[in-house]
Amino acid sequence: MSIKGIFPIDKWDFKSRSVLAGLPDSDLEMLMANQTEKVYKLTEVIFWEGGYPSGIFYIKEGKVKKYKLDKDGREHIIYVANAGELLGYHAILSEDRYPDSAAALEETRIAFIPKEDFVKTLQHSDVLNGRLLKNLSHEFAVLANSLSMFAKSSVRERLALQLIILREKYKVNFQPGMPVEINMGRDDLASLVGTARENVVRLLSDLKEEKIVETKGRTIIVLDVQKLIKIADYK
Amino acid sequence: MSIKGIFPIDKWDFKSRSVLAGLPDSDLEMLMANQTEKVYKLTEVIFWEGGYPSGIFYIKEGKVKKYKLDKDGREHIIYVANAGELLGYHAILSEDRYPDSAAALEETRIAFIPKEDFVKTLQHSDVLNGRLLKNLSHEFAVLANSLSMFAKSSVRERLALQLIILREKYKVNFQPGMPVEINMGRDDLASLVGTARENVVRLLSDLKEEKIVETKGRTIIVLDVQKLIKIADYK
DNA sequence: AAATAAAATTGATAAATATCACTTTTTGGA
DNA sequence: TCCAAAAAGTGATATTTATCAATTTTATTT
Repeated sequence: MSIKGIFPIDKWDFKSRSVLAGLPDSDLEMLMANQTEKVYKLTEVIFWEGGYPSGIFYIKEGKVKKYKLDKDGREHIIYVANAGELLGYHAILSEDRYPDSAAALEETRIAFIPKEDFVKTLQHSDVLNGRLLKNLSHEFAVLANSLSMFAKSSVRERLALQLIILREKYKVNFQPGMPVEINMGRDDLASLVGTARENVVRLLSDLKEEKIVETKGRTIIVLDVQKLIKIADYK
Repeated sequence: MSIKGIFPIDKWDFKSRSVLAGLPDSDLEMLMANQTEKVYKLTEVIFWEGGYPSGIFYIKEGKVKKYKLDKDGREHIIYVANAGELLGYHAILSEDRYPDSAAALEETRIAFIPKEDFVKTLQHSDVLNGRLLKNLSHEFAVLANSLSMFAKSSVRERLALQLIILREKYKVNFQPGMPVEINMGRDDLASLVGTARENVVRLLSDLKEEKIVETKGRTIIVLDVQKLIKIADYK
């Protein structure tokens, strides 16, 4: 099975991932009528697990981590969302509370859209309905991949996969030719991979010796994606 | 955090989980117009990961495992679907191939609904749209729970959680007062928990000593759900 | 630019889980 | 009902991962 089987990066590229891209102007106007914008600082929380949703969030610029806290208060990052993505709509659709928390991974500009406007637009727009169905199914498939990765793969394999994915996500900030700098703290990376910081650090230093990655302070630069793909893919 | 936080069993009971329950008759008629029924034998495959979807499947009776195969050909069970649930629609919504395989866990009666009828009904029915959005969001939340369970919990904790969930799923077959028999092979249970058969067997025999479960041949009977909840919930 | 705090890194060790080799029990046909 | 064949169970051991206790490096503030 190729990496494309494990994570269908090619099927749904990061720019077109926006649920809102290509939505008719009239729908967008209805949706965005009462949006308010806010800039979240690094680590600032956007919403809390268990809270009642009062609207949805559209990331205009920046990155957001979605995470859950375990009983010891340690966080597990489920997903890193990029600019263009919509947050917090699951809870409204499932008529439930937020299943996870969200916090800014860097300075992030976000539009808040009141629940009423979202629901109204949803009732009005077949296109938005279709987009959400497609997006949700895709998100589900990605999550299912993560799950079987957790069930079947070693920490090294999971780290390799996350580095591939993060590299794609951090790419958008940089010029072609420039190396992609993954600017993420070791704690967050460990939480994403599902292990302790010390293990991530050790495995990263292995990858450094193998000339697969390079670190500059806290940023990580991937030198050889192909080798990462091999690590993530094969035993 | 209570078990309700970990797995919102109470919010969406197993009978009402059907996407189709309460759908207007006209929608149901359109959807079911060309259904064909088939009985799948134990272990018989319903669809394969990577295949192109030609329709969706409605479980009338029985149970189905959804799983992925790893590179060594070992399967990892992602989800156990019960009677009343709809299968294989993610792939149609995301306009992609099946992200996982499905096979019968017991003798299972399933209605096949051609893709065209599903798509047509979807375009026609706001109710079905809403149901699918709600169901997908809910499935997503459940999967996210599994994911953080994998990331943060021990095999014993995961086993306890799966036994709680399986007990609910196998309940529907039995009369009140009768003990719920979880009739599942150790290999499948191990695959669901994300470990090897030997480990599940060992942990089950621990649970037997603790008088929390009882086994009769291959079936497992839960004697003390409260203790399972404690195990799944706290470190 | 020095001082301080925070984050990253390393090493040693403990704990959990996986794997292998094997025995016993269960199950489903002859 | 007996007889394979399959599944379940057990024990010993290897491997992986987590945890603890430090030190070093990087980032931030004055």
